[in-house]
Amino acid sequence: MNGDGARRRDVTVADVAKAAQVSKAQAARALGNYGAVSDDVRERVLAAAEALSYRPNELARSMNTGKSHTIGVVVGDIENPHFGLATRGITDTAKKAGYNVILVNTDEDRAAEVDAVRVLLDKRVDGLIVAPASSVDTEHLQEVHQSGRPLVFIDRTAGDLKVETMAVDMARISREATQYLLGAGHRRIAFISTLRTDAPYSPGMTLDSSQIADRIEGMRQAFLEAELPFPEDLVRLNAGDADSIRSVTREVLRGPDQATAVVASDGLIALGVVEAIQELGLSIPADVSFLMYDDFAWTRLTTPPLTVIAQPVYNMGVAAAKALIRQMEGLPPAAPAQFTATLVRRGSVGPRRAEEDPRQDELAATLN
Amino acid sequence: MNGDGARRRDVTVADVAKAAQVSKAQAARALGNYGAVSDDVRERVLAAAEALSYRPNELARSMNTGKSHTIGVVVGDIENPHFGLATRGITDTAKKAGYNVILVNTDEDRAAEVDAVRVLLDKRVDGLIVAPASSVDTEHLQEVHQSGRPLVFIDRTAGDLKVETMAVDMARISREATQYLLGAGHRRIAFISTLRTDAPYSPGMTLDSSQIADRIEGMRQAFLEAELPFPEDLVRLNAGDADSIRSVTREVLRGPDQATAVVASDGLIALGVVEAIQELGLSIPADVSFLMYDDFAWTRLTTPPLTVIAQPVYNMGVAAAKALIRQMEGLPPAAPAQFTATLVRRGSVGPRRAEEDPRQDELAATLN
DNA sequence: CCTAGGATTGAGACCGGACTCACATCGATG
DNA sequence: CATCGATGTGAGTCCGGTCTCAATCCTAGG
Repeated sequence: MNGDGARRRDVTVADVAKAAQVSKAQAARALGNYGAVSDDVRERVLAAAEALSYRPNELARSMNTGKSHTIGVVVGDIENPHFGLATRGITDTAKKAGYNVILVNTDEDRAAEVDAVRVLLDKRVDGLIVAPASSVDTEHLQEVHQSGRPLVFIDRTAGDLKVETMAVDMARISREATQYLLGAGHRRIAFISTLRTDAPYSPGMTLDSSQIADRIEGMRQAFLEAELPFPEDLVRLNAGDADSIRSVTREVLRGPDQATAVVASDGLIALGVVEAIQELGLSIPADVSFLMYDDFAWTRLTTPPLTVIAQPVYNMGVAAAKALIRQMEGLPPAAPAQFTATLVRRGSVGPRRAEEDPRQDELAATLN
Repeated sequence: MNGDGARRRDVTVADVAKAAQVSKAQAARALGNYGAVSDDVRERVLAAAEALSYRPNELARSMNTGKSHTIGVVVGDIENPHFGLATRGITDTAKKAGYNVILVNTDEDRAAEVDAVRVLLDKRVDGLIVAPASSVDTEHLQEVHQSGRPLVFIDRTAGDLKVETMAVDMARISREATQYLLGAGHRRIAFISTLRTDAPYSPGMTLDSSQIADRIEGMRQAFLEAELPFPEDLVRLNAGDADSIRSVTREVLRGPDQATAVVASDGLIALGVVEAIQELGLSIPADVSFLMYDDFAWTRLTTPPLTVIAQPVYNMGVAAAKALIRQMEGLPPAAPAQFTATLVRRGSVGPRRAEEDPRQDELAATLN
């Protein structure tokens, strides 16, 4: 009706009040649905609001209620379907409860994360869900706590902060997966990750990421329990871009003591690794066995379909949002949820390469 | 330093002013970096702010500047890597320019979209980027315009609104892809989409999505130019979940007049279609040719690698954000960008099935 | 008919900054 | 030494709501 494009100023309660011939306070009450308002006044006010197409200014409202009904989400990279799914779980749950989500990407960069948290706090979000880039440097996360706003971690833990965390027991599933590979006869198992570190991997080093640390620890445990030496030289970090993934893959698959199985730490790595394997003319699982984290739909389409570690990412997102909302509304925390990853055995893990295993040699001979 | 967890009230300029022994106005000037402030005062104020660990309340700031430095993004589903990438382009660009992003998912539901836009407007975002779920019902988008806030469309157009739009020329690329398939001898080409409609596809019907409408139009054009009949019966919409994708795929690939090539409208559809094809015991491209929209990395890993239509999604996100920021800052619009999708020929499109093409029969005979 | 107590109502403070305006201050100019 | 423009500075208003508080209205009980 009144689409006068020129005027920029919004319609306010005062305008509505004037139009309805009542005081600002009464109009506010009728619109905000609080306090005592007579039917007559309510009707007049609502009619006026309708006529003027009044819309409340949530900013102003937030200012004196102290609640913005907004939650901040800080993740490494939404482009990664892993986070895409988690974010979806969060936004779905938040929306249902009447909250909005401000999303910030950090590219796994700590400085960006610090900045993101600060900005979100300044915007007065009611709470934060963070996938901490580092489990070591956490002062900025303590700030959140000090600001009195609730915080929940997703996907990873961080330091010694007492914060509800929605994550998978990585050590457990990594141990299970490694046992599976060991059971298939593999002894030289490579682990490739994007995690950025200052130096190449060495046994005692402190890793920034609790996730990766746990995965490596799980592998070590499995080897230990099997009384086999853990091939530390095959743990490869810093595989950031396509090129380095490719060259790392080549390295571990070459030479006399090459890996016979490769574990890819995430979907992105997986793409590079599989491509590199194909380029080397090797086939999965005959020449090299392959296993990756995250059960993306496309892993069923490759030949062979890929064996993966499935994580309940969407549910973790839902749980994170629920836990946060619970905290924001002052409710007691629910029983800590336990998320279990599962090993989905498809076709990319096979017995160790024939030429290195006498029994396999016999088998191969029989088949020929 | 002063981590007194109990007190909830934030530190304000007034507090800083008192601590620095200056007036509120001076403190505000020093902190906000505007107006004239003596060095002495500035130092005292900044020191006090530091000591009290003062943080500005962006909500309050937004209230009287009228700018929230926040942009709203409304997409169908971030879980879909297509939007994941676009969103990444938007957030990257927004962050660089000092803007934050509030993200809302609509699940391609119009009601949800209407609601999302309203909420975002109420939160006083400075501008909106929307991937409109419907190109027909657009009153809520006109509201945006009336509210005086800039709006940019991404991925799709909507109605007759004069809004900058960052999208690919779908009709063109669809025509090109269809010509490619026709050139390979295919005449029965199926097109499968998730688009929800009230009735099955029929030639003259109005489609809610400009994108799908354009794709079908492109196919029709290609057939027309080749003077061949466009197989309208093979245009299948409403393939929402995994089951319906599977059954639709079976339908079009069965019977005497079955399709010899299938075009999947997005990555999700593609997954279901390829699986269904594999289940039917057919092979790509020998029995059925396959082509899909969106060039996801995994399409290179399947056997054969898939022929796809690549869209510059990330760049569209970047451009949308740039255009919006330009508008928000009152700059004149840049030259309208043109985004071109490209047909990436990999291995999933082959000549029409032998038993239906005499020439292919000969060829097959020769090879055997 | 009078009055206590609940329902209504309006004035105005307040949230936390930004910004206007009137009033100093001060070195430099004439 | 008076004058002028350029800072510096503090009081107070405003943004658009929420909310307190005192005043006014009404109606039922005495």
